[in-house]
Amino acid sequence: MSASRTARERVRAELIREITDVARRHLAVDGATGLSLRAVAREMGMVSSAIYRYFPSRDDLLTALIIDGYNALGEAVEKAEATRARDDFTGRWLAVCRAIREWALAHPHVYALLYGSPVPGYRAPDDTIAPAARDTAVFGQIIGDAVAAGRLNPPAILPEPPAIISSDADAVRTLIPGASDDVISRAVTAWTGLYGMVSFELFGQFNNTIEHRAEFFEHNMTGLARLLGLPA
Amino acid sequence: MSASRTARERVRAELIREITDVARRHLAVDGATGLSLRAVAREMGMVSSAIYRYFPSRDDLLTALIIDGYNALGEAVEKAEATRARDDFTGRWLAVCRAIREWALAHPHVYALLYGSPVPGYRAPDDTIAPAARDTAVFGQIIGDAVAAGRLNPPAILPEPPAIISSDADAVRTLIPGASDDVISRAVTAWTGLYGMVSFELFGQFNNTIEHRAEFFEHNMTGLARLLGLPA
DNA sequence: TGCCGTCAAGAGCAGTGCTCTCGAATCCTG
DNA sequence: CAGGATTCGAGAGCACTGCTCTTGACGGCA
Repeated sequence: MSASRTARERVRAELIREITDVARRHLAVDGATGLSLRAVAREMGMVSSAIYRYFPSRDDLLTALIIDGYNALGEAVEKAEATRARDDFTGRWLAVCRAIREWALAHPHVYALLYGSPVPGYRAPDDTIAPAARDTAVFGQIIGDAVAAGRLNPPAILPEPPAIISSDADAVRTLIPGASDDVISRAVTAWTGLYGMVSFELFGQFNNTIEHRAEFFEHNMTGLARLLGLPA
Repeated sequence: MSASRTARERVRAELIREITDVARRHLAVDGATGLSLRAVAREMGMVSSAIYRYFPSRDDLLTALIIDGYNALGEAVEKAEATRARDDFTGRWLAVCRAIREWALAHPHVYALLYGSPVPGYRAPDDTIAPAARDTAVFGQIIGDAVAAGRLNPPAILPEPPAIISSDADAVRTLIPGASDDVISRAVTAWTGLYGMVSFELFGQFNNTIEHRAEFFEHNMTGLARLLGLPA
């Protein structure tokens, strides 16, 4: 019953795909606020009202693009990470970092949609949760593997995390099995530091100050790896 | 010649102030994309075209709000930092961190305007550069003071920064006199980590995972202080 | 063949940023 | 103090937006 779909259903699926394709191109050029249903319809030779047969509102189209974006980023991260030897934990971490930064630089408007200011009035539906966690899952896997292999040795320069965060740490621990609260806390530091640096670069906070962004990023991420306790 | 301003000039300045006040309230409620010149004019009992006598475009009004926002954040940071003893470098750093986080939580839409996705098509004019650096200046002062006092002892867990970043480090060094490239690099890590964490919390990346945000933040910032080499 | 659901098209509503024109109010100068 | 220049608010209008509703045609199914 999936191969013998009616012609109408097939053309409908095809149109939905084409609309998101056109919308993605518009998003890449004009950004989220410049994404117009009417412009998309115009480019497709449709009348604007026809779009609403496929996406009930502009927000639904945005949601589709957000899910696509998370999946594209997640896939880029997974692919980059897969090229490294399983026991090269630091290499896997750096591959993830570079993949995220490079994907963000290549798709700035989509990145802004995922990690920038939330669109006012827009409430991300639950469909976005799973795709949004793909990159984090890869990261958690790396740290978890390093813990399991006994290769994670965080330098003893930090105070113990307070007990109150242990319930949150439990939530994160589903991604990083076997990690102590201290390791979880460092992982959050590294993860927010990674995205903090990418966002600063992309959103213009480094303008007129830091020009060798790739080198700064590389060194910064290496430092976070050390703080995490990944092998040098 | 500034006291004896003509009546027209005074009412003009007053109107500009009132427009930005109303706009700030609208921004706080509806966010940047929901900020409408017509709505502001309506609330003020003006006709929409009259607004254009005072702000040539919507972007110019946004610029005014951005400058105000940077100044408000900078002032909050300066005040919080000033309450700490000059030789309590870690306390000063933590005061800055808390001030930024609390201000961001209190003014989420303004924070999004300053540190979130740039508004597409909007190019920040040079007027914003100086106010944007107020918080960074406070941070640089703290680190610079600690260096001068010989109280900055970064733990030797990081590799040396590559020579290529030294020109960028020079630019940052104007804010942190006497700091080595290594210290500069750690300062960038701490600064991006701070804003990365605030943005993650504010933009929803911690949803469904980390609930004790204040405690996580506190511990995280303490950790960054240690990485920087601030005294325990 | 006839029916029903799906579809594109068009008109229309309320809202937006922005421009232009037109009198009126205000300021500056002779 | 009078007149010309400048500035101002008001209104109409343009091109655009998201979204709704109705209408008529087309396709799939019994």
